[in-house]
Amino acid sequence: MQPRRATVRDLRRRNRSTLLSTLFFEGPLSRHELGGRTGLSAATVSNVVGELIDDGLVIEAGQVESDGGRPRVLLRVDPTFGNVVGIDVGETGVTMELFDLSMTRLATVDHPLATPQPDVAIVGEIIAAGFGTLLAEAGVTESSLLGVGIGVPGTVEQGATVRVHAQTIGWDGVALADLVHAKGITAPVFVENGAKTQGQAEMWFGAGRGARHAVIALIGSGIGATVITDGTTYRGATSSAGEWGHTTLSYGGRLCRCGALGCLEAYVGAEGILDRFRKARGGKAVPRDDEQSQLDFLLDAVDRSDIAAALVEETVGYLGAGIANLVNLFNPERIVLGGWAGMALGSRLLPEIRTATAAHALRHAYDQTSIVLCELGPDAVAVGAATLPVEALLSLGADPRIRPKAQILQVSQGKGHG
Amino acid sequence: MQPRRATVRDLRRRNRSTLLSTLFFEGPLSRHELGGRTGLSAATVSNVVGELIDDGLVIEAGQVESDGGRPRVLLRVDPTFGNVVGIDVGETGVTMELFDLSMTRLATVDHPLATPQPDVAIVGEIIAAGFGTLLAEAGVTESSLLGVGIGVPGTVEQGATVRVHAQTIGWDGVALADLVHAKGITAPVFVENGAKTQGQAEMWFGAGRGARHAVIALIGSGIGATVITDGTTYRGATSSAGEWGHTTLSYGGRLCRCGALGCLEAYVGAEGILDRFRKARGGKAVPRDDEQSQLDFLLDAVDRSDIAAALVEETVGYLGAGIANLVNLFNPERIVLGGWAGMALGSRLLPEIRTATAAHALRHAYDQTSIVLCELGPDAVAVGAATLPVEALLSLGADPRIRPKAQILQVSQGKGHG
DNA sequence: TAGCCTTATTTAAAGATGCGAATAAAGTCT
DNA sequence: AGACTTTATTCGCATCTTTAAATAAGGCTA
Repeated sequence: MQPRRATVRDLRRRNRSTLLSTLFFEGPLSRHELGGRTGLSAATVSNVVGELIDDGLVIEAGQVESDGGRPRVLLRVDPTFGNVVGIDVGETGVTMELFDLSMTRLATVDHPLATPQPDVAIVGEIIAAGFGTLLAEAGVTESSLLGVGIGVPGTVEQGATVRVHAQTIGWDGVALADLVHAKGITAPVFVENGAKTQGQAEMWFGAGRGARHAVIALIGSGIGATVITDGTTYRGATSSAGEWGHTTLSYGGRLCRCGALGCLEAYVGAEGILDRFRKARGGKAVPRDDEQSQLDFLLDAVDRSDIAAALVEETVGYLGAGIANLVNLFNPERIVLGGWAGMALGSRLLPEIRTATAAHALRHAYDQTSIVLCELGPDAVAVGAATLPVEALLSLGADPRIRPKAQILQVSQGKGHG
Repeated sequence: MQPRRATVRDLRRRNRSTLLSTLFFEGPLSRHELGGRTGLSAATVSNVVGELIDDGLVIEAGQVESDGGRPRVLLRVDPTFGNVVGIDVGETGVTMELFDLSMTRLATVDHPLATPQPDVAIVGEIIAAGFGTLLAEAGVTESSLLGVGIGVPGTVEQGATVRVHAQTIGWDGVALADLVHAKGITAPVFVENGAKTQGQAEMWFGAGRGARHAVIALIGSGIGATVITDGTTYRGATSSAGEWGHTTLSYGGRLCRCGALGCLEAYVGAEGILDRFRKARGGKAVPRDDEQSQLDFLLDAVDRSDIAAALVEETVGYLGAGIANLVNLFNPERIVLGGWAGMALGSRLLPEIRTATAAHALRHAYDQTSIVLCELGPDAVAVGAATLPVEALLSLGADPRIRPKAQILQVSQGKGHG
């Protein structure tokens, strides 16, 4: 049980965090503007910012020309204060990216995976080797690393030791963070579900910006979702919340790969769509090699094939109902449609998807929700992962005395957090 | 945009709130124990408690015998500090209850509604008259009222003026709080969806106690749900979250009264169950007069009628899938089954419901969730409503300088809140 | 029953923090 | 150059929690 009391030090920590976060997301800003946005007095802003500058977190960044008064000095988070690494452990490969504190990408390493179910040890090796390449490529030292975030294709059990359960790649209870530490990486490691890191990327830098209540719906071969409540990722009791794909949409319907019947994923996941398309074609295989091209083929065929048109229409109906469920349950102000299949569907059929959603959602909630396309694409998993250590830094106000070891810390993105 | 800064005054307010809440939920406690539970130093506890006593919120309540030291003085919230009223505006009648600050019921007034769609003005009259009766019966003055909570059968739009949208009783955009104020009630009025107030009652005093992540599933003629995330009721962007009943469970299925097809409510709401039963009986009406007796008839008939048995089994299946959706999306630690129909089903079929849920939920999330029966019953709507002003009081630490006017304030029930 | 021991609570002093007012700084304008 | 304007910093103050020391209030022992 964490302490519920608050001391004067907590005050300062919180205000530090508020100022630093504001600068990070809305900077560069002058001290004056900072005061206006946060509600802090000029005196305190000056005082705290001075501390942040002394700690090397913030630097002055030019002036704004004045029209008859002392010019404002702009402040920004110092990008060179430290670096973060984001890792996307996917089903087909491992992508590692290194960013500075302004989230500018400094280096990238890509390592395809041969086997569909790679041994954990192998992934560990790949990651360890990747670090060397990344650091060399970017020309920075390991000691500059503020933290490492890893997105994995499965649920992450937060606890004393963080464990990964990822059916698709055959991991069950893997302590990935410990493994990485064992490879000699001393920076704090954060592990999180890939859909959630991608969702967070969309919230920080994409179509989710500014929303306090949102759902990022990710449709690829399978289906995932990130639920943002009050500015922070909702994780539930054991961080496996948001399993939208395995929500029953058609009771007693198609068999899903999770073993249940009638899951949304079985209808709207790319695999499910293509399987249904195949059946509709009388069992004839869909042209093209990979799922992505096959889905494009289907969508292109709508104009000339009744079968394709009917199938796509049906798919949009299912998707609309699935989205409507999110609207009814979460009452978000925004729904962001992402994932490669989601982008393919959404870029051509967004109006139809909206209509289908409206048909299944309660009027009041639907009217409050805007349904938009994502802005970042599937390779945002790594950026989103890199976001995790930054989030921890911001939420602690980068207190130099505290080394973030805990997995999950919360910082809300903008607008006052209780 | 609320301020994100914090001052020393906020500190005190928060610690006051922490101590008062702890005392409310876990009292009576000694100053010493309070220190232990909250993490506050003995000095601060003493100091703040002194203030609370001066303000009349807390009283000393006997001693605990010692075994060789100064005995501990027990402290508790003073039940006579003030009273709260909870009102259940239902489809069939208005129930009003008056409680003291220890939530002991002091008086009750019941007023059945003749018309199914009562005019707002009439309900206003009923409520105004009820206040008089309530106060007289309990022998307290109006000035002792700390606040009034009202649970209504519809969604509540929180905003500058709070508006009620309740299809079932034909209300659209009713400013109920203003109406009550116009009747001369000066105490703060809180309006909230009845399912949410009932859920809150269950969290404070029933089967939800101690859970930080829970869903209270309410099955009556229709279906509602209260979602508790991190100790507080989840409301979403415009407080219409938790519309579980109108979640699509069987795509393209039965027509629901909301106009959509295949809603959970159309299958598992009592009306839906009985309608399906009627159809299964070849259109023959179900014996008994009211829904409640008819549902009992159905459940009793399971042993002797294959039709009834099949129908109930099917219903349990649908319900399980519906609950599984909650498990997958919210990953709660507990699901509380309530509502009169939910109690009827749950008290006889809980194991079957659990099995059906397991068949549709992801293993990991299901294993973390316990599914239990509610403890309070449908008449908890009024208690839950009365809980709203108390919640506001606790969350503000009952700062004597602040009169709670705002509708919604948050206090988490136990265990440290961020 | 007086004195000692133990535990609970209160008091005193110290260290932190944010705020408002006053002051300094850095320009523009005339 | 001097007046004026806007931004940033400094200073004294009120508030707050904490630690340490003092006090209160019993039981226990001889």
